[in-house]
Amino acid sequence: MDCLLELVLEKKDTNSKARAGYIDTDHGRIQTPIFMPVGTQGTVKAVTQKSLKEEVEAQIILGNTYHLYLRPGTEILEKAGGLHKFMNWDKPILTDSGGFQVYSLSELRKLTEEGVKFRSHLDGSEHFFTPEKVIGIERSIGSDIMMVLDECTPYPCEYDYAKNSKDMTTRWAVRNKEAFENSEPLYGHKQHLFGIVQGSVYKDLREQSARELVDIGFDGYAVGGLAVGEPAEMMYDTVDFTTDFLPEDKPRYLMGVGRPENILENIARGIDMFDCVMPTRNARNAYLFTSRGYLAMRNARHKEDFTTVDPECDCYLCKNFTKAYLRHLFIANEILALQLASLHNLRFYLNLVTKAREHIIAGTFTEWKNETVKIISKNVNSTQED
RNA sequence: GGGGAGGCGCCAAAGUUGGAGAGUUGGGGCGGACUGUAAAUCCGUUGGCUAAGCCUUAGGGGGUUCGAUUCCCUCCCUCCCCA
Repeated sequence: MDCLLELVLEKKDTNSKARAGYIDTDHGRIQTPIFMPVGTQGTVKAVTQKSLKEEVEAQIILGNTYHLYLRPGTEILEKAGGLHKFMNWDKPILTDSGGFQVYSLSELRKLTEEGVKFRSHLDGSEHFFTPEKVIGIERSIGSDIMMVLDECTPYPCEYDYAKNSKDMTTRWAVRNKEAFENSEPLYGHKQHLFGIVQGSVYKDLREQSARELVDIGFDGYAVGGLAVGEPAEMMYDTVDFTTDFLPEDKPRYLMGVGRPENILENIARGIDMFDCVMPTRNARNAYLFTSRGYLAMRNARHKEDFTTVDPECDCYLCKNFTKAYLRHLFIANEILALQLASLHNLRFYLNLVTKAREHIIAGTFTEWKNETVKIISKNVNSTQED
């Protein structure tokens, strides 16, 4: 089995657990820590592939097994030659398994030991997902990094439920791994498989889960089931605790996180990879992240503000347009607003992790992180009033 | 010039056989939320005040009535048809 993926460590921070490194895939190198834009349905909403590559400088993006299976379906994906060719994206792709939909579509699914039965949110039709079936779909998609099928538990989550769920996720992980080893990539490039640590906010369950998954052996390890409503400190504690049980030479991926400050805090706790819908979804809802804090672009106070959104940002929006213009586009419900804002937020996230990486390598990470978190987590206006 | 229809909140409409009205629906405005995307979505708010209450308010003015947004008179305005 020639599928092992390694995280090559370049530098470890001395004051924190932050790491800088890289991961090589057949579609190119990923420098870590990294943020991965979410492209659920084979598109990062409102951003072209050209822009993702040349302006955001995304190194890897996400796709979603559940959504791509429903539409366009594996037959089309296979005829297209896989998702890379279908969407004309030649850099790495990671696919989530549908485990998040177990959480987010909880009213439309039924869980059993064998798998999860979904009623399609599109047409109500029934579909049964098992670890084996999900691996098959991810082969059809051709993602560079495939995620195992897991159960993302909600918060709060009773201990007994969390334990049973974690145990099932571990049993599913075994089946995922077997299905992975018993199948082959379809398009000539290597595919890798990540396990997902569960256990809600219970440390003993997180430890068990991590140890069990490491025993099974994966190309990388994700921390799942967080950022589902628990306090940020609880998320940080859980991550901090969990990463101690994960191998140093494998990538660590915190699923679904998060706000810019969440990302920096979790880099400090030993995470290498992040994804989140927040930069794109919030962009479409007129909420912009900047190096000085966040901005609600629909607010009337920007009506006559002819300054740039973020003077420290090098994106197309910030180099060419004013807050007043962007606000006008949002108020007028113009599509360009969504495009410019999405581009900006993604560029901000990529710039943020790039800076984090530079500071880790320079040995100045912790100080920079602490200062940056204070600034970027505030509303820009209240920052100015300070 | 003649005939007809109609004017309610910031806007556009609904409704009211005379009694629930600061009150319906949509839009707009203002504010908030969003974390492995059922999301260009969702939520709150949107007359005033000395604020568990009170006041003002249905084109303007007047009248009938215990009671009028509703009925009558008059003036103003908008739209449609005819000349």
